[in-house]
Amino acid sequence: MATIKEVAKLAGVSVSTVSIIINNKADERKISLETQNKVNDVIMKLNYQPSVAAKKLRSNEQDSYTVGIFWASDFRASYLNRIMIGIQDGMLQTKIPLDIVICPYDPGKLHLQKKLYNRNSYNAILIANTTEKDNEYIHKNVIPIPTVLYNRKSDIYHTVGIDNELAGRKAALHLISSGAKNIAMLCHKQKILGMTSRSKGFYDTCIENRIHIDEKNIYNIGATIHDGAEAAKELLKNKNIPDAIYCDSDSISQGLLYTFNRSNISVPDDVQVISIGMENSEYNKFFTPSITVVDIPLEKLAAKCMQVIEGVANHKITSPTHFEFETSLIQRESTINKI
Amino acid sequence: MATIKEVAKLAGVSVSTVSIIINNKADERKISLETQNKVNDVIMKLNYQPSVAAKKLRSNEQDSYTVGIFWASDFRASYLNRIMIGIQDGMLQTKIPLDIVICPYDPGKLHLQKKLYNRNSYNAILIANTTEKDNEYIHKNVIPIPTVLYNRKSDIYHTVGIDNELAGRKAALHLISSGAKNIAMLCHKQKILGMTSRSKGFYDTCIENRIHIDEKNIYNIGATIHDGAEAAKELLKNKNIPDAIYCDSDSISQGLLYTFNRSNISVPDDVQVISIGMENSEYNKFFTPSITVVDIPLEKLAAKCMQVIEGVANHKITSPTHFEFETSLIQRESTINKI
DNA sequence: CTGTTAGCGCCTTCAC
DNA sequence: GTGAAGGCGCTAACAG
Repeated sequence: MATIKEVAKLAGVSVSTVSIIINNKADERKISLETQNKVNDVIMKLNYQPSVAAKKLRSNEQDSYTVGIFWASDFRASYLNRIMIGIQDGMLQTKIPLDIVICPYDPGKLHLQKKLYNRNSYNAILIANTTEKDNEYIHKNVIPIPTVLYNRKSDIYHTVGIDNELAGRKAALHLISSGAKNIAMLCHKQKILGMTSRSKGFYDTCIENRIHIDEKNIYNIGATIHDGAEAAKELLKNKNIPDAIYCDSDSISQGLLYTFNRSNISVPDDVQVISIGMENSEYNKFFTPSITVVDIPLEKLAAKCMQVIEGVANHKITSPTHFEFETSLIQRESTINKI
Repeated sequence: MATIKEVAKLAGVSVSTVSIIINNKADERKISLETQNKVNDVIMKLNYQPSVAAKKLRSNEQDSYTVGIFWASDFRASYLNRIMIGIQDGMLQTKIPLDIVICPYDPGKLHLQKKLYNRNSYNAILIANTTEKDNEYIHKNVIPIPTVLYNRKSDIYHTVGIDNELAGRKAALHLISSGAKNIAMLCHKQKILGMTSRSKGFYDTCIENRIHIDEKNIYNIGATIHDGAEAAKELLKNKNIPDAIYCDSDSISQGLLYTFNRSNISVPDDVQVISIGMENSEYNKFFTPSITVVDIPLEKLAAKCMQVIEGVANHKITSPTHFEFETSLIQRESTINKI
């Protein structure tokens, strides 16, 4: 990237003249039009961009605390609202001025993000939605900047999350108490850490309660609404309608209902549906029928992440801290309350 | 904010010693434990934070182009996914390394964002979802950094948007062609520029086609699902069920359907429902019934914004440019196709 | 009208 | 083991 010096040299003027022109003070400082044009031409030619870093340094403005948010750029993007809302809440409670830099990354390819390892870019880092592979990588190659992991376990980084396995358990217990015997699971085919723990919790709880889940009743599918709708068609085609279905994420359950609603399958009378609630719970509440979920308080998690980051900034938090939030079962129309 | 110099002074050592310790090279450089502790104590006490700007400047790493995204932090947060997805697409096509800094602001209070006017923070700015007041402000007080407005009109800034009035017109024409005579409008009570243009387009088109919309059939409400559901209750209570309803945003229509579904009002047989589609269109598609929308291609808009910003960065775009995308009517179950 | 210079905070090299 | 000095890109004060 060209610097102001190079521009000055090529234009045959001094750096200060260039600086004046760049900052629209040419008229004020009565720089001749000729000089202005000359300089502007060189700026174009060299594709000069002022360095924000240098400007910041030069200005005496308080340096803000810069937080990089590494967020997996696949389907889970739809959770970004809830996360951002939480981050914002967290920010408001913070006295330090924060710059939030969004860094999308391909799931499974976190290792390509070099800025995690160079100390020049961020004061602190928040990483969301790592895959197993990503998680392994950052534990082998330790990030030298204070880092908070979102809904993951770690010995070396701060973490903020929920008890994923327990969330799965809660879903299972609800279905079992409402009389389900023949249960299917719609899980995500990608190995996302939180999700596999939840499925495990669900599965184990069923087994413990002598509800057998046949392997052919465990579907590994994508996580969009569309995938959910297609999965339902598959179920219908196989004439294999269980009496209850667990969905690893709410988009799946929403798609499921779409297909069921149009195939005269009645929920919850023919099939009960329960889901993990990641989306804004409003959607699940206003669906027809409304969907029973184990709700994950994403906003609270995100807000807590920001608080942890603030604690780190203040040097109030030094060694890795771990917060776990409670999930809550919200019973709605898609399951039967037998109690 | 304390600097490395102050730390050094208070600890009674030189700046380089402090620098070494900060960067975890104390062992390598054999700094005595005593000195380390002394320095670390001072760091704690002063709450020292290294300046990212200074680090960036010192490192020879390429300075990235910093874009500030000013995004209104109210309900429209839920569009952030779609926008971010578009931004990401736009970024991928860009060769310049981009830092995307998220700057939430309170709608109507854009003037509090001082960083818009200090040239030290961003190379370019994207502003989304201004209110009328915000828009006035930034046109009276011109931002001295290349700025793109999202879905707004301007003579002095770049803009990327849709023809909002035409979008409203399209919705009206569809309802009229499907035989609607008695139409209600559910509009947003806040004066959001894009929304009022759309409502105007809708209203004018109805009038032109001799469909009178009574004032009492125009509801100004909030824009959440919940607000939509409540509005529907209001309609029912007033025994004033029109034969078609226009919703200014899709959350409203989703809430509407929730209430109708539970009150034995059949859509589209009793009432047709059409909406402007801002949310991920998946939701509208998978609702019961699925919702007819005039779809706004948010992702495309956002991607184009990033392209404009790139053009500005390259000096390929100099004077204000304006892009307008087409909206498209997507007919679904909530309206009747009479053609 | 334009050029010279000092210094923002930090890190690296070199010297002691 | 530690300190002094230079320079990253930029702007403002001052000098001509």
